[in-house]
Amino acid sequence: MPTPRTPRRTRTDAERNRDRVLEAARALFAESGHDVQMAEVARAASVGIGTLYRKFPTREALIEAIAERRTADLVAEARRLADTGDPAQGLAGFLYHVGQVLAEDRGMSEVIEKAMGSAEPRGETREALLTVVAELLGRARARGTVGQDVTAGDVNIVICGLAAVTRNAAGDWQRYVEIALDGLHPR
Amino acid sequence: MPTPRTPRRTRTDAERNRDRVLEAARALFAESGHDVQMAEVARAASVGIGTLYRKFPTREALIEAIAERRTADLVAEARRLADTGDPAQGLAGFLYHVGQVLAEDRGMSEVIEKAMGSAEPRGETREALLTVVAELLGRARARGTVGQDVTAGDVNIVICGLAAVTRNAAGDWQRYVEIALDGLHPR
DNA sequence: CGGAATCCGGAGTCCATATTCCGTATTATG
DNA sequence: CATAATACGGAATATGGACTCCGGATTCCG
Repeated sequence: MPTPRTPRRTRTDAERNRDRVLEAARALFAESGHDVQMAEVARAASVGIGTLYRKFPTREALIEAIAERRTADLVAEARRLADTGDPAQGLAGFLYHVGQVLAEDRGMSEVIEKAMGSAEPRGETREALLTVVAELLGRARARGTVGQDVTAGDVNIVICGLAAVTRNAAGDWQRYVEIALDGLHPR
Repeated sequence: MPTPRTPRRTRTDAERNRDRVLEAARALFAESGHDVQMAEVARAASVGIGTLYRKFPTREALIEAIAERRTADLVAEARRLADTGDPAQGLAGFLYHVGQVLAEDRGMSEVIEKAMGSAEPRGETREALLTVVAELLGRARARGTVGQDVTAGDVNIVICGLAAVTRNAAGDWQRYVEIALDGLHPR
C-alpha cells in the first residue's frame, strides 16, 4: 500500500525564517527600492541564501509578496476612512496617508506608480485598491468636495504622480497633494 | 626634434558614426527608457560596439549626451514661449509641451523626473531649465494665471509628477496637466 | 598615389548577481 | 530517544551585459 501520507505540521523554524525574510526585505525595499540584492536580503534576515530562495523562488515572488501585504494595508486604511463619517477625511485624508506611506517606502512608491498608472493592475489586492479609491471618490463627489466631472482615472493619475514626487522630492509631497486636491475641487 | 604635431581634421566617417549612434540611441531610449543594452544601440546604429564605446566611453556618457541635447530643446521652447506675449501660452503652454515630449520619450521622462525632483540638478543645461521655468512662473504670476503663493518648487514637483504620468498612463497626461493647472490657479 | 594617422569591428574578458545543489543540521512524531 | 521528514547554509554554477583590445580597414595629407 503506497502513500500513507501524514502531512506534518510546518516546522516552526521554517515559519520564523519566512517572517524574518519578509521583514528584512520590507525594510530594505522601503529604504532602497526593489533593486536590492538577494544576498543582502538574506544577510539582513540572518538567513542563508538557500533558505531565502526556498521561501521565495524568485526575486519577483518576494517583491510581489511584500507588495501584496503593503497594498492590503493601504486598502484597509482606505476602507477605514471611507467608513468614518469625518468630512475632513475621506479622499483627501487618503491622499495624505498614501503620501506619508510612500515617502517612507521607496519600494511601495514603485508599486503604486505602476498600479495606478497602467491598465493592467494584476492581483486582486491591487484591484481592490482601485475599487476603494473609486468609492472614496464617489463619497467626495457626493459631498461636493471634488468636482462632479472628476473620474476615478483622474484620481489614479494624481496618485501616480504622487508616487513619483515622494520618490524624488520627498520633502514636498504634501504641497503636491494640496495642489492636486485644489485641482480636483469643483470650480 | 620631437612633437611636430600637425593635428589632422576629424575623419568624416568618424563624425558620421557619432551622429548615427546619437540618433539610434535617442530613438531606443525614447522607446524603451535608458536600460537598453549597449550592443543593441550599436546594432541599431549600424556600428560596431567598439566604435560605440570610442564615442561614448560609458553608458552613462551616452545617456548624458542625449539628455543634454533634449533638455536644451526643452529650454529653447520654454524661452520661445516666455518671449511670445500670448497669454494663452506661457507656463501652461510649456506644461503641455513637456507632456507631449515626455509622452513620446520614456528616456526623457526619466531624466526630467529626476531633474525636477531632486535637489542636485547636475549640468548647466538642467540648471538652465529650472531657470526658464522659474521665469515662466514669474510671468504667469504677474499675469494672475497662477496664485501669488505658487513657488518654483511647486511647479517643479508638478512636472516631476507629470513625468511619471506620461510614463505610466500615457493617454491621460493632458488631464493631469489640467488638474495641476487648476490646482495652481489663484483661488 | 604612398604611408601615416585614425578609425573600425566584434570576439573575448571580466564582473556582478541571480539561482541551483546537496551534504548537514534541526524538528516533528511515536 | 530514534528516525524519518524537513529545512538550512552557502559554495558552485549560470547568465547577462558592460567594457577592452588589437589586427585590419579607411581616410587624410602632401
